[in-house]
Amino acid sequence: MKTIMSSAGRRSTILEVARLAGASKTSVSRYFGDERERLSPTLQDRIAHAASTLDYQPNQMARGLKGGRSKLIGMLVADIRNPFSVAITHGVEQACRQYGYSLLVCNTDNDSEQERQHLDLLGAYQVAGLVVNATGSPETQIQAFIRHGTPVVLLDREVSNVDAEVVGLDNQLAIDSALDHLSAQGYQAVLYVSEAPEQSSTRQRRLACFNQGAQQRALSHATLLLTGDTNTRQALSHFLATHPQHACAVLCGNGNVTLTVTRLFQQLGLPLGQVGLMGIDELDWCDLVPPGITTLAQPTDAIGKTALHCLRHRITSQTSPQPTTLSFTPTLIARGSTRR
Amino acid sequence: MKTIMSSAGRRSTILEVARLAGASKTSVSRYFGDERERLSPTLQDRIAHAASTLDYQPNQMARGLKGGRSKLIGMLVADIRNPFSVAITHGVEQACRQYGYSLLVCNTDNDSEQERQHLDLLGAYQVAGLVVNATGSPETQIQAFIRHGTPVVLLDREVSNVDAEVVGLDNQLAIDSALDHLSAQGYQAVLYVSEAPEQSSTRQRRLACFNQGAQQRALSHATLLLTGDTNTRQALSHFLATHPQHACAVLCGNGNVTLTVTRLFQQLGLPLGQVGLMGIDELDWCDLVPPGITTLAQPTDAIGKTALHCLRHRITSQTSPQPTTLSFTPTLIARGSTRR
DNA sequence: AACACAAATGGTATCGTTCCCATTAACCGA
DNA sequence: TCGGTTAATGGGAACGATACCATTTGTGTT
Repeated sequence: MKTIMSSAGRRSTILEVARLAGASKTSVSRYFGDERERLSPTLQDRIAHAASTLDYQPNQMARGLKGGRSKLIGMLVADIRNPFSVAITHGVEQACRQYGYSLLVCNTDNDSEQERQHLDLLGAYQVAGLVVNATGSPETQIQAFIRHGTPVVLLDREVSNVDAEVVGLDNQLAIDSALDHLSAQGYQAVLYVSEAPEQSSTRQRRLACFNQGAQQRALSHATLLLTGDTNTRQALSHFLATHPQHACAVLCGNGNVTLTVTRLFQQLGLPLGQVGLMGIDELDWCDLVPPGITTLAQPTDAIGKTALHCLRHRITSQTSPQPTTLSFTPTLIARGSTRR
Repeated sequence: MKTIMSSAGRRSTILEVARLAGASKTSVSRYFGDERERLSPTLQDRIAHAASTLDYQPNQMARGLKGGRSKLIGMLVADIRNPFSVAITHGVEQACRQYGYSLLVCNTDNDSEQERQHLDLLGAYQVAGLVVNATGSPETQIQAFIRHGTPVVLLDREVSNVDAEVVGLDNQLAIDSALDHLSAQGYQAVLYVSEAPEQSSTRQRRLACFNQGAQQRALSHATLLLTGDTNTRQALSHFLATHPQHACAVLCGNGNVTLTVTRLFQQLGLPLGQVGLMGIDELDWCDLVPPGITTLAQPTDAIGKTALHCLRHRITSQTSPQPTTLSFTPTLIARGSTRR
């Protein structure tokens, strides 16, 4: 039996295909690269046939090594368990497949040390591009990528001193819409609840916009940071107690906050609607908690896809970033929690 | 024409480090491989110093090419937007980092064609191992991996004719616990709602166990498949109508189903608890919908980590799979939705 | 003193591609 | 008829690392 028992399982190489097709490696390489048209129809057929009998597939490692770039896109996610991040990741992933890239997903769990390590690794894999939802301020590492010619796109959060597009929500608009909605519904005192803003430019921005916007609208307002040790429940009660004459509402800075605050409302027995509740980020269950929680939905899929299209454009055109901010418009989903 | 800014970022190579350290590539390679102890302390220092000044990091592509295996783990996920999958992915990812692997996440969106494509690609990346939460029955492709010597672990769903460990919930136990709980709470008629079982061994198993278990316990029972076209609402009403003399409950086969059914309960104005509701998979919001939805929580993190430990063991020890099924025990979280 | 053997280090082929540079054949206008 | 171009193909040197097989030096044994 002279047959090359491939059952033992080495993957077949370009050379084997070439031999079987009676062609040279170069031609086979051309066939699988994007230069098929340079080959005569006859040769194309022979190669196609040989490749399929051998079940050949180009070795991406070799390609990556030779070309200096892989067909991998690295993605850094601050918190993969956040439904918002997941939705975006889904968009990015879809777009990747469309372009023939694969996604190396790195979750940092909001830990800058993990972020550092992951960035190192991504470098070692010669990723073609990087989508970063930053946790800390990995400035220098990201700059290294850019210097190295690897395009970077920032997701949701910007990183200081990094020259890259930022794709995300229009935070100013979001906060404005929220406040407009709340005051239109007759709420006069608003508490903004956010997670720790140090790590995230978006959180800072929203906080700032809130303070400014609330003031402009002459709303009584305050902010509350969700940290481990503060007694959040007490802080919430206190806010409500100190604004007895007003209709009060709570605005949540993201989905996690909405979850926490909703729990708090239930613990305190606060009647949703009478005390207003509104959140940024739409969640599966917002229509399930009676009378429904009003949210501002982000177009997550669009954000993810745009991030990748943007990256892809930079990869192919080799242009340097127009340090633009691509801002998306949130959609107001009004429900009972802001109906008095 | 300007000279190319050499600072504009070529990554430094092992050779450059070797030169700077006054050593040979081999020694540097040893240093970064796992043979540091074979080098004299002096040399180690010189290399460490040179490497850090040059900001050197071994090129994973080259490593992968030379060694025939990368430090990548491929993960196939049927539905990345399912919180259950995300939780497991998180576990897998953590374990990966612990072992120095990176995770190539491929979402198939429950589409076998995408699954096929992704598997092809993963092969091309010479992944060191594969974690598969299958969508269809990619038997042949997975067998190819195994033949190539790439260890595979199946997550949650088994694939026929594939010789690999299956890590997931003990479905028999889960269904039994659920039924025990429901009957202990006094429900006498149970409707089991599931998504289409064709694609998923788990769904089939749970369905079968349900039918058997309900019969053993002498419960009135029926099953309902969630497909696009059936009128689910009507089917649910019908079940309730045909069991007027009994206390009825609905058991949901997974998190998605729980979401759908909960919506249905609200649309129909069914009082949770009076009509029982229980779901497999714990979700963020189950305690938020009053009076709380009873669930069976899966130990997602443990499942993910175990899957990877298992894989890792197979990678390092080169042993063939003990076709075991590693089954985890669900935790009952009793809430108001099963209290009459 | 001679030899064996281990420890420390280096040289070089190799992994599977791509890409630059031949080479050949066919064709075309003057 | 002949340079000159173009189309179709092939040969071989990289890419950056690893691993086998030297080579050198130091140490212990007889």
